[in-house]
Amino acid sequence: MREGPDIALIGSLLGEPTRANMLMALMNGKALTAGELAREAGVTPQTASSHLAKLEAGGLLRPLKQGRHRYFALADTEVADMLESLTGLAAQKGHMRLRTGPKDPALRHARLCYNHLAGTCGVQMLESMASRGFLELDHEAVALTGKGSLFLQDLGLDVDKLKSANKVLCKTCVDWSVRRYHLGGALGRALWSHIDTFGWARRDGDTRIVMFTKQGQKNFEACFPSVSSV
Amino acid sequence: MREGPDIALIGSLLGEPTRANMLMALMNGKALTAGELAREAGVTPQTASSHLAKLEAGGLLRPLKQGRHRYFALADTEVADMLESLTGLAAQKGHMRLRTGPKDPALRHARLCYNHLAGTCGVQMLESMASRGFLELDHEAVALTGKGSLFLQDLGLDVDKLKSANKVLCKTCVDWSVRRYHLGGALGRALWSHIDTFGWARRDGDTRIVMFTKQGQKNFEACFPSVSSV
DNA sequence: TTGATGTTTCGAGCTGGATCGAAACATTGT
DNA sequence: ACAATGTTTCGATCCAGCTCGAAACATCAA
Repeated sequence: MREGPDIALIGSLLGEPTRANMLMALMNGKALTAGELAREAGVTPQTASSHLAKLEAGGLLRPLKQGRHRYFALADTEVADMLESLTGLAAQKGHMRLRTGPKDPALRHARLCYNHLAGTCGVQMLESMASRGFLELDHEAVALTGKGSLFLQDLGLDVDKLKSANKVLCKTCVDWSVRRYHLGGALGRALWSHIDTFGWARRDGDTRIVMFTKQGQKNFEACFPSVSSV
Repeated sequence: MREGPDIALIGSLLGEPTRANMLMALMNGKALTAGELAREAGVTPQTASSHLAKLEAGGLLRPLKQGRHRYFALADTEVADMLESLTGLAAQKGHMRLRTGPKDPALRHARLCYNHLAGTCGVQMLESMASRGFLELDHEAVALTGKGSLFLQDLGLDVDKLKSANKVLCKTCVDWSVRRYHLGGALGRALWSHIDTFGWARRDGDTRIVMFTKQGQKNFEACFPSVSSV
């Protein structure tokens, strides 16, 4: 009651639906302007401004002034991780915003978790690599094997560079839609970047939803074949 | 804005200082009665009752009726993990409840993180084991080595049983006091249980603070020698 | 049964904070 | 210079929800 960090402050920031909506809108990794966030959350620009100021003061957002716009992004990956883990807990406890809407299936299929792939596709990617011995998976611990390094190099990724950067390479991330794990960390980022730059898929507007092209889905399946089809 | 789990609900539960205090009080792993929680949070029993009902409805608490008392505990380890990770983020962002009070040093030295050891001692335990090759540590991934299994068996732990239970064996947990990791998971639990049953340390009243006995601290140092002293 | 203790329900009061209109401020383009 | 657009500040309104007193309910110990 008297010592330690104050979680209530961050909690109250997350507890306001308008602010929660803004934060979730930023989970696709793109920075948005104050106005866009206002529209996203369904409030007037004035109201949004006050909320954004609070989120910034609380250290959850990083503002970026650009001309007459002010862009906001999540402050760092820690914040994104916290949001995703809270999302997971909320899903586990059955706290849903609405009954599964029309967009829900698409969201379950493939979406961005800040900067890496989540949803059924994300889970499939992790499990496919694990089943072929490219990743060593033990509950929620995951590591890249030598065989995996070769596989990624064939794909055209600069594995050495990924390893040398002192960020976490592999990391599991609880997927709230499926109740399993997908791949985060530097490798998760790199793989999404691969999918993006090769045009296998693209973001659906400004949402977190990821839409695969017909050919892209084919390529993805060839690269990360579904385990269950074994 | 329209789809996905609702983090605002959980956020609002955490955002109320009274409720946050109650949750933090439960982080020592013990179940507390409604009255104790009321005192802990500094509100009347009526107020506490209403908060506890909300926390229970939100799935964060698990009630346990016993005679005319009602005990409350955190619902599951997921909740505890979420709280500790939020605590970490709050610490990182510099959100402290008060300026470092008198109990703070003790809390930094050794405390319970739900059911395993945290604080300087917890960090030391992890790093000591890692430096001697008992644990393989890669950023935030951690795994028990064969050598480590032997070490634990010498200590008297039933490693096979720990492994066979399908809970996560090893897991890093960000320590907010020191900015490093300590050991969670089934092994973290087992090690605290060891320290507890052998009387090396005991909880300070109902707080999360862990007080080592003089002899206990000695035994601990012998078992998990500080890495920096190498 | 009676009294003591722990917990919850009900009702009423109060306040922090979300909201928006109006207006000021900032930046860009013409 | 002026107008157009994006953002913030100020002020006023309004409401969800925190709070506690009073009283009911539950359990235990005589």
